[in-house]
Amino acid sequence: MKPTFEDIKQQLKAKNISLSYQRLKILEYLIENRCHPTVEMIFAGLHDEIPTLSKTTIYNTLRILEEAGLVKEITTEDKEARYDIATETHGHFKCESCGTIFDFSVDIDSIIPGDLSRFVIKDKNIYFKGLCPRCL
Amino acid sequence: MKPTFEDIKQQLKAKNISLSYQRLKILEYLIENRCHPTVEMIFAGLHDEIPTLSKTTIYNTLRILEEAGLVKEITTEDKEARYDIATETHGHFKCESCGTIFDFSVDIDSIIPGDLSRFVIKDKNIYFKGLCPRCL
DNA sequence: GTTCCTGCAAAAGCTTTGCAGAAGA
DNA sequence: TCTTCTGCAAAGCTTTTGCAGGAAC
Repeated sequence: MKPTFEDIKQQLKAKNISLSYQRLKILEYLIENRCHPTVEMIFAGLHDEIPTLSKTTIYNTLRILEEAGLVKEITTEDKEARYDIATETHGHFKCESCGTIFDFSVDIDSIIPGDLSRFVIKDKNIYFKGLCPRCL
Repeated sequence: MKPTFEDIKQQLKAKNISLSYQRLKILEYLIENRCHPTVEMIFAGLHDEIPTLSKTTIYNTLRILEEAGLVKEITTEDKEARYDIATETHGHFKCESCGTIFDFSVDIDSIIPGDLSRFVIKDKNIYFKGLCPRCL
């Protein structure tokens, strides 16, 4: 159920977020590069096509998209933020050797927290670490 | 099954990590303040007792303790690292309103990743966000 | 005496902010 | 015209590194 570019444009319009050239390109990059890119990667990846694009705009855009619920920041122990197009909740696995982040499916409802009955849960993150098959 | 100060001293000796005054105080702070403190909080908390303590030493000590497996860095979307005495795996819940991080128990083995059969999993993190009872 | 530890200062790296100019409605 | 968006430059924060002095064995 991966969202298409058109799906997302519709959602942005519905939320009254203007669809500037830069924003659309950043979204396009996120859709085509499902490797949980950093700001730096987005910047480098779009630099040939939009030489004037600034990191400030990338930060601004990612913040807006995150507030709109279209993009999610991945939580790892890295200090550099990584972003994901928001889809169904899935787990992330980071290989300690090569650094690649893999997605894995997980039945989120099978996780039964012991004592959060009086809490309102808005977001669930599953993050595993270890070694990937290639590095083994 | 919370480790005591003595437990940890034994483990450090076993791993040939020297028990300097600063390191022991940092450990003591972590044991007595199970609020997942930041480096800043440790620094402020120990400053009265050890006015000369530097953040460099705190960073060094936390790195050594983490490598020894005695301390774990919590993964949140914050850019500031938070630390925990390593115990059994448990989940962390951050309240979006007051910022407090709560522990919750979770049966880690009930989480069945879909397609990681060829991966070696070394560490599992569960991180929820939402609102705590007090802020509701 | 040799090794390891501490801590000041500086550097590095990611992110945010201020602001002026450009683009869009 | 008025609002919003972009992007350069500077600032802000956390973390790391270099290095000299000190402690421990």
